[in-house]
Amino acid sequence: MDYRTTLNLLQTEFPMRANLPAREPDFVRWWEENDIYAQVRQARVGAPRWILHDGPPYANGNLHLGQALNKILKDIAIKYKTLRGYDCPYVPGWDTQGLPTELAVQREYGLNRHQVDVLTWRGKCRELALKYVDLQREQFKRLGVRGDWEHPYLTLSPQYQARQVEAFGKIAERGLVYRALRPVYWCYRCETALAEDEVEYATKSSPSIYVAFDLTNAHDFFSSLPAGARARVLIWTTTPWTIPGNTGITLSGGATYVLARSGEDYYLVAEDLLAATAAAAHLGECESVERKRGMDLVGLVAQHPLYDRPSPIALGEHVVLDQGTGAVHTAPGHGLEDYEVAREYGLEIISPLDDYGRFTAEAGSALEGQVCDQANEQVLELLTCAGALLERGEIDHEYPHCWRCHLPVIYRATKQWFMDIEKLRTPALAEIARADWMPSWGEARISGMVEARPDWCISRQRTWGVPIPAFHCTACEQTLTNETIANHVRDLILAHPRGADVWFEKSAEELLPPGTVCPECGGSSFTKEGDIMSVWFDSGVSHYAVLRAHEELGYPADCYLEGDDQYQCWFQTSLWCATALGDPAPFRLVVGHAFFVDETGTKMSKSKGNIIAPQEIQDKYGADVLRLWFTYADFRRKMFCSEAIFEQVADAYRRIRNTLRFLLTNLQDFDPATDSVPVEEMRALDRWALGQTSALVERVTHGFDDWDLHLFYHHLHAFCARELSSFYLDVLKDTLYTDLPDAPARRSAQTALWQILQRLVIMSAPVLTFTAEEAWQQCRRLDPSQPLSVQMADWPVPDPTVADAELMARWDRLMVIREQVMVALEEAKQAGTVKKPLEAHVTLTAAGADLELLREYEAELSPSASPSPSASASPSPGPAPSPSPSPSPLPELFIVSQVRIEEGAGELQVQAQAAEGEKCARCWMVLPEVGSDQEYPDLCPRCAGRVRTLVELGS
RNA sequence: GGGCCAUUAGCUCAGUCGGUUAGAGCGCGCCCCUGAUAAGGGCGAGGUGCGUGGUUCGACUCCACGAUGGCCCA
Repeated sequence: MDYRTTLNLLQTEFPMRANLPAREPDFVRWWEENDIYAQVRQARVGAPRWILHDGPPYANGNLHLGQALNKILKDIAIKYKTLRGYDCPYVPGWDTQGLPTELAVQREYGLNRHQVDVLTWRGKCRELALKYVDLQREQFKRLGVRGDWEHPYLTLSPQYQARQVEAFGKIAERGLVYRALRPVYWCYRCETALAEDEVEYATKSSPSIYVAFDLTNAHDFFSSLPAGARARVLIWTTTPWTIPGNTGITLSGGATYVLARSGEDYYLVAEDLLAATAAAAHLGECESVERKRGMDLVGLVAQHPLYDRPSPIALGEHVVLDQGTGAVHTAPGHGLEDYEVAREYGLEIISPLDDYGRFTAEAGSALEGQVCDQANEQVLELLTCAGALLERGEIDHEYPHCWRCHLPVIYRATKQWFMDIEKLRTPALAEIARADWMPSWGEARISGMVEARPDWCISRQRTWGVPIPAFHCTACEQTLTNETIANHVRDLILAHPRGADVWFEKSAEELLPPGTVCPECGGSSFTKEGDIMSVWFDSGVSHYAVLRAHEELGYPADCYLEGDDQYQCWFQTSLWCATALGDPAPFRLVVGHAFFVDETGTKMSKSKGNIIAPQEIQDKYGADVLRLWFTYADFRRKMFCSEAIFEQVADAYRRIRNTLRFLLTNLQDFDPATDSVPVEEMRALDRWALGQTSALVERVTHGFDDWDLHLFYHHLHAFCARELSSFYLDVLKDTLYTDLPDAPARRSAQTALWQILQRLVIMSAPVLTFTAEEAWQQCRRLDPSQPLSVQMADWPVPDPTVADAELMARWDRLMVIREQVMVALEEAKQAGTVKKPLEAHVTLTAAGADLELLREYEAELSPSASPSPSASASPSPGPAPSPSPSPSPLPELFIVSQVRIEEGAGELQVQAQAAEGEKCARCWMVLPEVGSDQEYPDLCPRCAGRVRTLVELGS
């Protein structure tokens, strides 16, 4: 007889093979059709809110891995908080304006912005940005990210732009923006100023030149200088083209300088650098004739070698004596430190370059029209003619490059708009101290940056962006901007279907409040400002344009979560804008995550060709595996990427999935409402399992609370592999398969399995968002009273009462004994005395506490030992069902056929040998009693009894 | 060059307050099972705790210097 039909071998619709790439889109659709975002919100009405404010990714191309990580971490946090009972509105956003879009329009549409009118250009930019918003929105949804995707915030929307202009007006009204001539990073190819965070450093080869400037009043400072002798100060620079902008020479006040004779001439250089300079500039034998400290040389004046103008000596903190001559060429229009020195010493600030980097007439007819850094040769020629060039070589050094076109940038003095950081620094630092930072060193990081940050250049010479709402009086050139003007422009933007386009459509008169006159000269004729705001200002006011503007959100946000490059960018710009508006910090907690590196530990970049697209992983393994990978490592440290790691994560996924599948399978004939067993009636084994689950809940909860997301993976996976698969579920198989369906032991086990399953599924939902939903829908078939989606469930709470500490401690020892039994079984297997553990007989020789523990456990009344209620309640008049002893608890625990306990002395001894008796055809245990039942001679008594009962029930 | 951070098994991580023989899962090797089966189980081998000094009765843990790597800045 085939006894398989008498076993509880169940099946589930939860497949072993996930086939995630193909099936995940069905869940995306299902969530959308059921508007799960809204339903989840509805389920949390009235609950405390937890708001994560989305830092807007730039809508420019397919999602890359970093953006996927960022959004998924946010999704995990939001889903976790929701399950914990918070109401978490999530409004995703996009950064849609600025140079990258303009460059993309140029590239993708083959358009040149100078060949079309500004409104056409802006229209193309809008079109392209919206295209990428749609693309990325679909990609985020595909990754399982939940949010209000139908109502995202876009920086190009009239509502956003209006709030941004309003914010600018408030900040201007508070006197915190100013317009000034200042050197800024300038990319003449992109024709725009660049912010500090828009330049990247790369190695560049530059000329290395030594130039002599004749001193005009050296005799007043150096008594040793013979009358009539020529004295010169020697400078070193790597940018010859900035020589035309030279208006001074800076020394270190504390350093010692020497006047050194070389042939007939005398050279002024730092004493410590004399030898190196003499060698580099071919001065030959040098003799130091007089020493002076830098601070005693103020008043000394040099003569510009190319122009008839002075170049006075100044002092600066930035002068260091590690290279060069100790005398620093100072071109205030071409360097920030030079600019600071110029302001202090009243040096002239000139910048003889136009927007395209070409020398203007101010640089002289020999250079006019030439592109600055391509004119180095001409400058060197001029210097040679003037007898001022002592040496020219080459040097490789780190030099700033444009983040967009990756070519070297220049410093150029232009009229720019700045936020006055100096006035905001102290309050900003106070806000940083008030906020929480994760990891905690983020606070020190951003504080250091904020302390050192110069005034923030917020203007850009472009058109795809929000205009700076300012006007210039045509009569007296006075610049006019204030809250009233900004609010008037704001209203016009809000009233226009394409928002800020109105600025470019209308004249200054139409844009200004009627009757505006110049407060300086009373004039009434104005031109409008031509600059737009930096994209960093766009996103920097998102808390004002979004958090404060959406009723369902609020200020400040509970959490900002971005890549740790944002300590320098969005975290800071958001803080500056808030502080400038007089607001507290827009965040209570700031979380920073690291970036990806390849298997060798070097960062991913397009140029290295080691980029992995999130779509690749999603299409090969599924979004859930991608999401699981993001919790595989600690996101606060660099995250390694390699095929081997993906395989490992995919393996881990399968283990978790199969564990869920086993639980679901063995619950198919379980109705939680009617079959559940109260905890106090459950078997110790099952209570132990629930105790372990409770500990897991506690660990995973702590992990999420402390942002140790990787602990989710490690704890969950270890629990599935160790506590469940290799022990609990394995031990349970005999009961689950061979007991009568509603035997108390089996129902006790199923009660535990049901509770474990639910807890695992809910705890997996933030990360394994698709798989948890799939499993949840299976759970709902067993218990239809459950919420529609796992996302509406409640996070489990640890329940230590299911298993007291004493029980757990006894089990700890039992597990150690079990390990010893396994070793003995392995040895017997190797020795050939036992083929497989289930056919073994184990003898334990124990003493003291162990003996007591084993006997106590052995004596525990196993519910299987008593006839099942249905069996005993069976009215069948025939022979009473024979008692069906379960395997006593110890064989069950060790998964062997027979166990004998003997009293001994000393350490526990374990022996394994082949069990005597025949193998039961149904439960596969080897027992001497097999054959004793006349009706079923190939079964053990307990199986015979069960089969008899089943036959009676079936008839 | 400066700031912040990291470094524990092939991989990813644990390790309380400084205290026995440094743990887990995966992977790997050998074996078992075929009633979780494109599954499941057992055993085993893997560590100079980045290096060098120092503090201490005692250091993976604290300190200093250095190496390597990451982010940011110059």
